[in-house]
Amino acid sequence: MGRQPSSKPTSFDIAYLAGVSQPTVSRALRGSRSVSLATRQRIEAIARELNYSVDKNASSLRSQRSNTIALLFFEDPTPDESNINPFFLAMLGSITRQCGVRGLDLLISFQKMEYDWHVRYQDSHRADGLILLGYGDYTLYARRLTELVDHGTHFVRWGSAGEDTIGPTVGSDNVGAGRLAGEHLLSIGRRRIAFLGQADEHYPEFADRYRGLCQAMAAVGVALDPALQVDALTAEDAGHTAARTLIARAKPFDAIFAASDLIAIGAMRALAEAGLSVPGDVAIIGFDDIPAASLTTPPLTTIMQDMKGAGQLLVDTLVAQVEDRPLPPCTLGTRLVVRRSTAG
Amino acid sequence: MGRQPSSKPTSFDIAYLAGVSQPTVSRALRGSRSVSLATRQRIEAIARELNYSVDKNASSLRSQRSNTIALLFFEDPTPDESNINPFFLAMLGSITRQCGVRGLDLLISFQKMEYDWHVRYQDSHRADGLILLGYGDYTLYARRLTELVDHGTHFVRWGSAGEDTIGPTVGSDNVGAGRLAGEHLLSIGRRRIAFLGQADEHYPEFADRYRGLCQAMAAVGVALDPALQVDALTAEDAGHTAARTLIARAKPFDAIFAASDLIAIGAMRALAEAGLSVPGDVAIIGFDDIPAASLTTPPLTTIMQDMKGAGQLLVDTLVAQVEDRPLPPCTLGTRLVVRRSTAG
DNA sequence: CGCCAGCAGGCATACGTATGCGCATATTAT
DNA sequence: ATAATATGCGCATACGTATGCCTGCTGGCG
Repeated sequence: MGRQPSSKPTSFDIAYLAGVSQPTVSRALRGSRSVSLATRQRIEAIARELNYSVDKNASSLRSQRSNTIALLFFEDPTPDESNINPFFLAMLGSITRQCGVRGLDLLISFQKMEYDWHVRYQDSHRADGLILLGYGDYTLYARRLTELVDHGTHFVRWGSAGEDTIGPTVGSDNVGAGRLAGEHLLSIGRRRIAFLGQADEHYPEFADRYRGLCQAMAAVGVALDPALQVDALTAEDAGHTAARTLIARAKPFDAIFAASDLIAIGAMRALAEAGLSVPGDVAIIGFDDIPAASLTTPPLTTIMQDMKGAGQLLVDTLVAQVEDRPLPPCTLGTRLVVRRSTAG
Repeated sequence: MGRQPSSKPTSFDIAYLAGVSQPTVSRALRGSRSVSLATRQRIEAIARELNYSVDKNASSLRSQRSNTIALLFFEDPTPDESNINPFFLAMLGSITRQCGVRGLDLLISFQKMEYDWHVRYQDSHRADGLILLGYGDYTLYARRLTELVDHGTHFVRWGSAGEDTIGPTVGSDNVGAGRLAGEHLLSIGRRRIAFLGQADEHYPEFADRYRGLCQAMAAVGVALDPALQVDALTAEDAGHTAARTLIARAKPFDAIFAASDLIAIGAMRALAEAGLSVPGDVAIIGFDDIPAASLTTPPLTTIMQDMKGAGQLLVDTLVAQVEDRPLPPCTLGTRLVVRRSTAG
């Protein structure tokens, strides 16, 4: 009925109509116990009728809390922003979900690791905290993390949750997952197992997966030949190159554990080019269970991480930290998904 | 010199140190012409040294501009938030990129179509405008869009950019793309072309692709058999089901144009199960060029949309609208990507 | 020598909400 | 009946920035 759409209603408007003061409106809408039920309901009704909604900026300014978190992706090797790591995208789904559950807004941004995240997001009060997602050289990364900690920035990162990590970290049990992969390959009779992926301490997640593989092999008295490990960052091309290198070394192998599905997919391409059959000549197992894993020929056996749990844990851990009651670090389980690339 | 890290510096602190007033600091940092170069540089130096950053909430509150846009995904059929449409994810990359270029923050959220977007994002001043992304029944969608327009909400949507669309719309030239697909199939000698995807007006994008296909066929004097069109929403299962239906109809066909890659992938599975070879018995072409398209067996020919242009155009159009200088509607070109699923 | 223009910056205030504190009124204990 | 407690709400103010308006000063020009 001809309300002016020109200016949004404020809490003062509600207050006037309800015959109370503005602070009372604020309290009522936030559910304060010091407003009587009758008054609150009256205020809520009026607010609903006027289509009132709290001004986020004013609210955040006054309360010094934005109820927003920033999700920062960064990738070291890929300057091509169109090709986002599919694994992180699965994470995105899980994180948005949990933010929805907790009524948080989610800012997202793709960043170079060099950028000053904290300034842009936390100091400016855009967000209450940061979720950091990305692989990358850990030594460089670690410097940044230390800066963040020193700066008092609230953040959680996804990564290898070892003892010595910098800042709160949530991650899968990569060692256990590596063991899982190794045991599976051993169980189908493979003994000469190759590992494609960085195995040095600059990339702790991959290194942990490698360590798990070694453990599994050691448990049955098989040693892993260092010549069967080839570095590869997480990209299809890297996997392709690494597999070619592996083949060129002419050391016999009958299985590959790839540190990520993308690496595995690239490796399968190289194997096909070399005339090697999967799983006949070489069984192969990946990591992440990205959507494409079930589409390869043959479909790729892989390790699935607990995506749903990951988003939940990341968000919960961050919120806990913002509220100054830090949560103990926590590790997520993984699951083996058997497909035809390791059949028989 | 023992600054208190306990409280963030404000523009007043800067002002004091620079021997000017707070408003001058504000003007200087925003690059106002009415501050002398010398003063500005002095202020900038101090700000940098104190690690000052403008409080986003205060700034937005005062200026009534958040420099933030909200990206809203919604999907009708999929309640499973882990399986996001890969096409939209490519869009996400492109949009974040353009936001970065323009210095905008990006809020993202997955929503049910029923939800009251405008209230949550624009009325509360969380964002200056909305980008809407998602397929879905257009009749339901249209009601929502009309509400948004009536409400004066700033938004752009990705969709079929026809004459009669509600609100600013950015989209690919779907009719042209459909023609492209049709011409390609015709050029390799196929005449009995099936279409998998909704062809009715509830799903304008798919309908346009279908229309383009019809045009291409008509141009060479071939009629499309309505029995060769099967409804399918954009999901792999839907494609699988649709292809089975198609096969069950026992009408001969030698090519399939799938309205999306996901549909195409599902259809290929059904073809394989039915013992039909690709491209021997049936050539198949998809739409979107999602990453998985190059991994299928055989790799999938498809139509690539101009992702980079899409993000750019969406963001620019939205910003223009927020600044009250609406841009004319615009359509993006598409490109055929030939792979083996339509070889020979 | 006086007048006007233009530059640089200060003053006051607005943006809309949240919250510490104080003050009535209603309720219970003594 | 009075003092002590609780309940419900108003007052004042703070959060930190941006901007309209006004002022003082410098310089050029007639």
